[in-house]
Amino acid sequence: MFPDINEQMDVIKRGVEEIIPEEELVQKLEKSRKTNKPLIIKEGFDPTAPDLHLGHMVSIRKLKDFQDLGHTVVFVIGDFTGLVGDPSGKIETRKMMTREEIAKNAETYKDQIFKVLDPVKTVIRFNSEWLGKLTIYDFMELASKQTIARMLERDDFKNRFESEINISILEFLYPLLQGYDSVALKADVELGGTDQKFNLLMARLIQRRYDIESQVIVTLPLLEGIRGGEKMSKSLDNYIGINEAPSEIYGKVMSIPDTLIYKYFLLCTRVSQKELAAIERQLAGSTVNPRDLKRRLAREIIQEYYSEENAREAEEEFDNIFKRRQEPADIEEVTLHIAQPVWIVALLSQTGLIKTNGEGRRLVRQGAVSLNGEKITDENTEVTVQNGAVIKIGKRRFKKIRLN
RNA sequence: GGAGAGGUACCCAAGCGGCCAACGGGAACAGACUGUAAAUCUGUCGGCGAAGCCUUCGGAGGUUCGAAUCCUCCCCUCUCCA
Repeated sequence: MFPDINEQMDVIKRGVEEIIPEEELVQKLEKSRKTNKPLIIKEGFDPTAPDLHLGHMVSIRKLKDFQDLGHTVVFVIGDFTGLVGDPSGKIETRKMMTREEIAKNAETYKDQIFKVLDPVKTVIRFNSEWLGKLTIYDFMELASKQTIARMLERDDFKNRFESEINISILEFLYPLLQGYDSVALKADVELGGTDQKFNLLMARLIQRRYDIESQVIVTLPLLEGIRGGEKMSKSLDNYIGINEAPSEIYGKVMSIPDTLIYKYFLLCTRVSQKELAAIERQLAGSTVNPRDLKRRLAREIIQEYYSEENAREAEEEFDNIFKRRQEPADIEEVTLHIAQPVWIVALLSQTGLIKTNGEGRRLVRQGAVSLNGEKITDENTEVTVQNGAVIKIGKRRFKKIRLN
């Protein structure tokens, strides 16, 4: 029923950071194979960020690996924590979410994760199911299972403590609650980013305190955002959302620094180990133009969430705009009613391409603006536009003007 | 409750009476170049049809010809003590 252990381990280990402890995972796999019972693979998500990006998908794709091996994937939506509201923001306390909001976010989650996971086989659970039932007494019992000293071992608590950023009591309790999720589900394996390592280990410990077989921790590398450096996140606006248009994904992938090419192949695509090795060689030996590897990377990633055809189209559009410097196929139109001739900066402002006139003047001065392919460099230019005129800022911001 | 250190633009961070629309770095945007929205270099980076003027340095008052800078009160964060 289940594949051979070594075979399973090969699949599982691809692209993971750590497996703690590895022998225990092997034992669990052996037991599962012998008894023909799937392992319970858990990962939890906050219901607060409904737009998933490639960074989230790294672990979701790993869940898929487990699923394909025949194990049971349990996707936990942390609606309980969402109801309470996470106070980790410095000044603004994140507002509490209503049940409706959470339910809505949960739906959008499903749409997105099912682009990767099998909707029939995936179990979705909300942690309010069990956390909501805990009494104060239960909760105190849970709290008694861990010490403050132990909590302060956690790196980011320690760092925040040292760099004088406050930590709320609630945040301290989070790992316990998360740990309780694993107790409730009797999870065999929990996945998460390396930043979750502490929480995952805490859960392992708490299971033991509740006399439940402890889970194995599988951590996955954090994916850097498209500028490199920091991890991909919505707040840094360096992410590639999986619901974004293929052409958008293509462009963003093409913009990642060369140094991230391998990592993106490893964590965001299905290319085989053999191919990965080849890619690594090519990058090291500079036998191949990194651009071409990125082109392939972009296509591979789009194929994960769309189709091969979409990938081809996106590539073509990209080539049109950047290699041949042509206009994209679909330019957003704006309908204006303006008195002609019109001051160029006012025109830009009308199209919504700029926020302030100062910005417009600057762009014109810098030679970034063109109307129907004709560059305008004098910020005081008055222009006459005809219906269907195309105004362009920089290389990639276009608007088509409809007069009325 | 007491004692200290802080709160500056999207983020980090200088400035501590006029030369401050505020050094520097990051991000962003643009230009050049190219191999792409990579890398590198250059420029811009509060608002105003641009002349000068207007609004900014946690909040509210005050001192002064003049305040991000000095004083008072308040709010918030951090550290140590009780």
